[in-house]
Amino acid sequence: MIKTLKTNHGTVTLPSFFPDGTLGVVRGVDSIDLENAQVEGLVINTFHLMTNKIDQKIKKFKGIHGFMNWQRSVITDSGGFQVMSLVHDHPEMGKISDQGITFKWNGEKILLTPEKSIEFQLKLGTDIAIVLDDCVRPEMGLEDQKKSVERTISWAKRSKTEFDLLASQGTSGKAKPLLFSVVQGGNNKKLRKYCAEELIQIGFDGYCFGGFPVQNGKFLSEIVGYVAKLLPDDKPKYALGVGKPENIVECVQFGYQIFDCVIPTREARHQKLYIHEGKSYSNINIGRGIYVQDKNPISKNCDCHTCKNFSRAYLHHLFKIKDSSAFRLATIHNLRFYSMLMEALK
RNA sequence: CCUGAGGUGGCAGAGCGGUUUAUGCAACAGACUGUAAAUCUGUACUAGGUGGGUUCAACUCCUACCCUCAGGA
Repeated sequence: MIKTLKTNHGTVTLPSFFPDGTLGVVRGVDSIDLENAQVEGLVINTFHLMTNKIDQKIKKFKGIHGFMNWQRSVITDSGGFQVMSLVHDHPEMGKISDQGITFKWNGEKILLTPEKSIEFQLKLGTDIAIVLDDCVRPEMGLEDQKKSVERTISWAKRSKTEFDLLASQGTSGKAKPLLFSVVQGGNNKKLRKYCAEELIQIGFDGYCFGGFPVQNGKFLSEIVGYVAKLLPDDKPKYALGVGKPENIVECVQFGYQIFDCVIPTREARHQKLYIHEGKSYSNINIGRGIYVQDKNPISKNCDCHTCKNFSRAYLHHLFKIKDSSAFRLATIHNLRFYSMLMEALK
């Protein structure tokens, strides 16, 4: 099992949690805040940045790193998740064909193909690119799962071809980024196995558990653990979209080493803050009335900027008056909670 | 003092002569898993300026008074 991952922007010690900075920012915090919270890397999103024409905006910078002033690792997600969250869940918002995906977005039509996704990710100067996949929910039927797997494999092949072509061409001496592919197949072990084998056959620098790891509010331990066993131990294993702290602990035992999830950041904005308690953890809703006069920090066991400097009462107040600093301070704390969690798991 | 408008729950603000009657904010609680999320979902509280009248029934109609706002003197 590998312990570190070298990217064009440093070495990541595994396992590691990368928060989602979908639009080129982790909402509410800046790159310095992230460094201070001991965040090792970020996940940003091809689909969202494409719709924002970020390639135009970063022309005078050295890729997204220079633009964000973020010198640690960046994973670019392919837009595969939006296939599910926008198109599968809302058919009026787009169409999927073997060629690619057509999104309807703010009156504009956006065509995303595996090739375009790769090209865009390389333009951003990513450290880890991810192939476009046909992401579906685990509750979808067998036929849909089969189709998703076939498309995912075929798109992975096309992505790899495009990647080899472009990454060897114009990178001017810079080392190639890494390319990860995504295992689909829903809750079906046969499909997962088939998908994994085909992807390994093509050959990638890392492999991801894809799809939605939760069904009916329950984390899909069984299938997530199963997929980990299918993947080669000499390559990083990435559990996309995982997860709650206990899910991550479980997945590290399965052998996954990279994680990303909106939970720590979104929940921070929604006032839910995590607290380490020995080997376990708890959380509080800082918006609750009981914190109005609570002089304690969020967590006595936390060394983050927020806990070192501010009380629960003050953070409660900032949320009540809807000041954006509430988001920042809460997000900093939850991200530090996650980075401390990962430190304990390394 | 005159004229006009109006007085509705902690606040803002609708409708209606009659079984649960808004709605929003605030309050209280919960959800969130490759971010269409500063989002979403619950819960509670429950009102009709005051007196009198009409009516089987009034927050709703009539009347007097009180108060507020705008314009005028």
